[in-house]
Amino acid sequence: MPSDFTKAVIHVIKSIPKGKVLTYGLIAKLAGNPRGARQVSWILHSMTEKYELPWHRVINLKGKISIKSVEGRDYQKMLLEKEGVNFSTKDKIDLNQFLWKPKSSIN
DNA sequence: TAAATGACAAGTG
DNA sequence: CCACTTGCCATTT
Repeated sequence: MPSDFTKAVIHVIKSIPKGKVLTYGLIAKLAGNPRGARQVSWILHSMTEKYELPWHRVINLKGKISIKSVEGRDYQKMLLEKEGVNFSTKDKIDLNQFLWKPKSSIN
């Protein structure tokens, strides 16, 4: 059974607008658990196939794709570029430009 | 119940 | 900027 935190994370991810990205830590914070960045990762692993989440809009704080498999990184990069998210050198995203900052978030 | 796991984050050198 | 270490915590075994 998914915990409240899990459901909150799913809700946050589903609300990410196209062309924007969110970091694991920020998602966790918006979901009510500032320390739950790592939990976001397993949620993607287990829920991505069941719910149609925009998992590709989730990246790490460095602005890079955290997936380990080369195929996965390549696939996510492709999806993001198709949505208008440009990668600078070294497969990094300019967070100052593409990081989604919902106004409703209360820090 | 304890130990291991992980698509992370922040600190250090 | 890059590599390594430590802290975190829900889920799994």
